[in-house]
Amino acid sequence: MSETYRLVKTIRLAFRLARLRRMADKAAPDSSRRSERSRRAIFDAALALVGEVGYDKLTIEGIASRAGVGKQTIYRWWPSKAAVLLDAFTVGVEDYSAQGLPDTGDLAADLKAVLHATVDEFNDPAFQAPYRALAAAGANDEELSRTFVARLMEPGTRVYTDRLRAAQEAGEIADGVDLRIAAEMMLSPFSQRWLMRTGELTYDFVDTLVDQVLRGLRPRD
Amino acid sequence: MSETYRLVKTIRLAFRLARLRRMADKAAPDSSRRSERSRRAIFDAALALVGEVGYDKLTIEGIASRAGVGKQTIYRWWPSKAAVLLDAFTVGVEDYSAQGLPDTGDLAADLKAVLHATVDEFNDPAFQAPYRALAAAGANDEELSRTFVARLMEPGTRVYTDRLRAAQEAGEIADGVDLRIAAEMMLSPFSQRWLMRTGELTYDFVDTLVDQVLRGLRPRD
DNA sequence: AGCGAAACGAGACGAGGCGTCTCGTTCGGA
DNA sequence: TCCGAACGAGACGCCTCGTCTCGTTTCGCT
Repeated sequence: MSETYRLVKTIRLAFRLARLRRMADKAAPDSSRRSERSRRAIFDAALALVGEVGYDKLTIEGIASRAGVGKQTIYRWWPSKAAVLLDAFTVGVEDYSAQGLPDTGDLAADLKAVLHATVDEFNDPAFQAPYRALAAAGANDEELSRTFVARLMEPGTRVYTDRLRAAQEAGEIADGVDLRIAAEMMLSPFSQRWLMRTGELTYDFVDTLVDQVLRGLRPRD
Repeated sequence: MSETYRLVKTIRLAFRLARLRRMADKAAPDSSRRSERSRRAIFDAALALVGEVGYDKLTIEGIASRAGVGKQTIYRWWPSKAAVLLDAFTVGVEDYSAQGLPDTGDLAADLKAVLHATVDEFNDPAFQAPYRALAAAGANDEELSRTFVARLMEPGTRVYTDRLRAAQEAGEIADGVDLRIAAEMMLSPFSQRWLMRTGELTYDFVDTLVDQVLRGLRPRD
């Protein structure tokens, strides 16, 4: 019995060492040989499943089997289900922030127009499940949240600060206003309401919000 | 074999029915016989463990063993680890929102004073882990988030709207301003920065935020 | 004070997902 | 053309889940 125990212990140790060695090698699979077909199938499966069963019951096994893919293919390329979902979601959104906000010269109207579209987007069930899941996972996982913010939220905020800067240069916004904070005054109440369900996301809400924020930004005469 | 299978199936069915019946009965354990000692031990264990291992690795088994309590005692009274944590956390915070915001007549100073204290609180590691965990769990669990918001966030927001209303009645804030949205303009950028780690929580930040929000609320001459 | 029922601590149990490890098979780059 | 790496499939041991079953303790009622 003691003999067996020692053997088991030795084997375990060997495994642990092998694992450390592998982490040092950093695996490094050859991405030029990667199957694009599997990659897409995994994204589709992940997005579909998170909508159907929710994030907590989303499993790597489930994604693999739905995608018709071996589990190892997922483990080879992603460290966690959150990472899979982040990539899957990013693919579907990546071209979004390319063009920036419209600039018709009417700041309030431009902001309202874009935020109306965003209201619709955030009220779309297909969009909600993965985005909520990622935001939640990010709250507990600092590493993930850094990527999440850098890849999805930061670009979104930037188009607003850019538009506000244009308005400031046109004299519609007072000098000395902190544009980053101004953007947060508009966007954070929006995200907060949605994420924590503290209120409805309606056109009326964003209209009042935009007006009330801009009221404080205009130059005093 | 077919015989055995049928037997197993019958047993399973019986279990399922029993479960449904129990759910219909809604369990309804007798709360007058509940052990206060176990309840406190579970709260202490849950808060300690979530700080040590994080929410994802927090397990009911872990809480039970740390608290010196049977697993069933937890499952009897709470539906999930999130619910345990919510109760545990609420006990530690419940007297907080009783007294309302100070009213020295200087609105900006009052708001900054309270928000400085809140900055310190949200930068405290002992506070972070359970609060983050609950916010994240709430994002995916609508039922939980309703309780979370009603029990912790809504009372917190209300003290701000109350103080703003007093200021409005004193003529420091223009009529027609939506005070709920005004409060969100101050609080949401704060929570958002903290939860999603989109920025630092500093005294400077909240000072600028308060000034920039109040700037828009004052009556026009 | 004594009884009975219900909650309790402890832990066994089957289910199912984890992450790792084979297998052959397929497919892309030299 | 051929070598090797990535692939689909799935077996494996491990772990935690939520339920169920023991005796034991504790509380409310009589």
